[in-house]
Amino acid sequence: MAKLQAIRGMNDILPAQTPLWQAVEQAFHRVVRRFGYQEIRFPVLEQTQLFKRAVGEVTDIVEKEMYSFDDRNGDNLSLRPEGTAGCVRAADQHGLLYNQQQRLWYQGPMFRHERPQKGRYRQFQQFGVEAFGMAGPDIDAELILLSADLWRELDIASALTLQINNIGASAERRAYGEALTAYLEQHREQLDSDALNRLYSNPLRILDSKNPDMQALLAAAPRLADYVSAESVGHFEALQTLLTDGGIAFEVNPRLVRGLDYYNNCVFEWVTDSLGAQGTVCGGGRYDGLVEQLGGKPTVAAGFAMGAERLVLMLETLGKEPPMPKPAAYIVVGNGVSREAQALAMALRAALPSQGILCHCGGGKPASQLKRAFALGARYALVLEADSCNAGELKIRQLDDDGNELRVSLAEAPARLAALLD
RNA sequence: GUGACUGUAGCUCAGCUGGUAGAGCCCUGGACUGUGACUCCGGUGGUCGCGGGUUCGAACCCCGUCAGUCACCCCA
Repeated sequence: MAKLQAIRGMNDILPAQTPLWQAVEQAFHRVVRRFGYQEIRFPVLEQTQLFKRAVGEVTDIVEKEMYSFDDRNGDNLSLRPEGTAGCVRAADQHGLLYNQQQRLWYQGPMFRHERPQKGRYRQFQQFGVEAFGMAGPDIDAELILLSADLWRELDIASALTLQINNIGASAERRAYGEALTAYLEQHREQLDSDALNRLYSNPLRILDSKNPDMQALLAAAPRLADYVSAESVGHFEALQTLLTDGGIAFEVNPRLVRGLDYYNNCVFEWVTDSLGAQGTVCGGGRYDGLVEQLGGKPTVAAGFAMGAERLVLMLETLGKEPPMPKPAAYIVVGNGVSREAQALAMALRAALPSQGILCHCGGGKPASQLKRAFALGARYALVLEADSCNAGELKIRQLDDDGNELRVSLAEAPARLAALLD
């Protein structure tokens, strides 16, 4: 029988890596707490219709990347490909949105059936932040400042740059899309196959093509900025002022078009060149029409999501991994004293509840147990052997090259170890 | 979905134009020792991703398939 293995693009995170993941998660938790955001949790599985309506019927995500299936009732369900849709559905369903302001965050796995590559996986972890009921540019700025705060916490701020763009209201974008289509139709023979595919369905996405020929063609194309309303421009300019006041460097990238349909007005991405082809670590923007589009009362909103794998990769390539946690003590258990050893371990854990206390289980001579204690990086070995145990004593050995050790009574071992660990 | 490269012990890799596999690390037994690490001696561990084909003979050549990596596409 063939060996069982993980689904393609779905990765196991092994003990050697979990401390790094925990560091990223904890940093994120500190930052959202600092900004007063509340956690929301919602299912990984939703009606397929939710994502179709939120993300957009003609986006790559719903056209070819969703894990969809019929359940036993015949309902078509999908694993969530992103978080915003589910967040909006949950918040609206429970009445959190109407005439209210909400600052929410979430984290969890998302699923997209794409070909895996560096920084892109079929199951991936996202941190997301969504803010509802705030129309002004100050909430947009707050979201960006929040993300910048996380880069500071992770010490990766210097490796990231902020790009922003104003993509206007949806009506404006539609008008611009028609103008762009009209322009490109005149140069139809020069379009590559991707551009042809999107010419009518989603012409804006041709803008961020990596094909130099397309970019050359687009140089003379109509510009989105010319189709955006004065109100939208004013919002965008106010945001730039707020960012400058907040000490956030940014560049306006007129080709920045997000892949999900629900965005409008200002959008942003944090990008890096230290991750290969997957340069976007965090992306978001306003989505003022989405709540209504999903059946709620009109509610303005903005948010962003970031890819945890990409943050972890960045920390690795930039050498920012946290040190592996080390146990405080390893109890070396001599022959015939395993009951006493377990009792000692319990006493130590009660006295030092925040320390890691390992007790050797199973056979093995003391020498190889000590070897294991060193290998785990324990600070002290507590050696409990039959003869000393009968005398009510054990040895505490410091696990460094000096190898200092002292004999202490079983009763006072917790206090002595506590003093040593100070 | 497309392309390129890769797939030999738990890990990192050798294996010359095809003659049925090796090293280091890890693990483990012993010697030495400050009950670990260092040094020395020994040991466990592989139907060479899988399935076909060519051949007297395939880890090596051919086809297929699966998986990995990177890139395109797209996105976090």
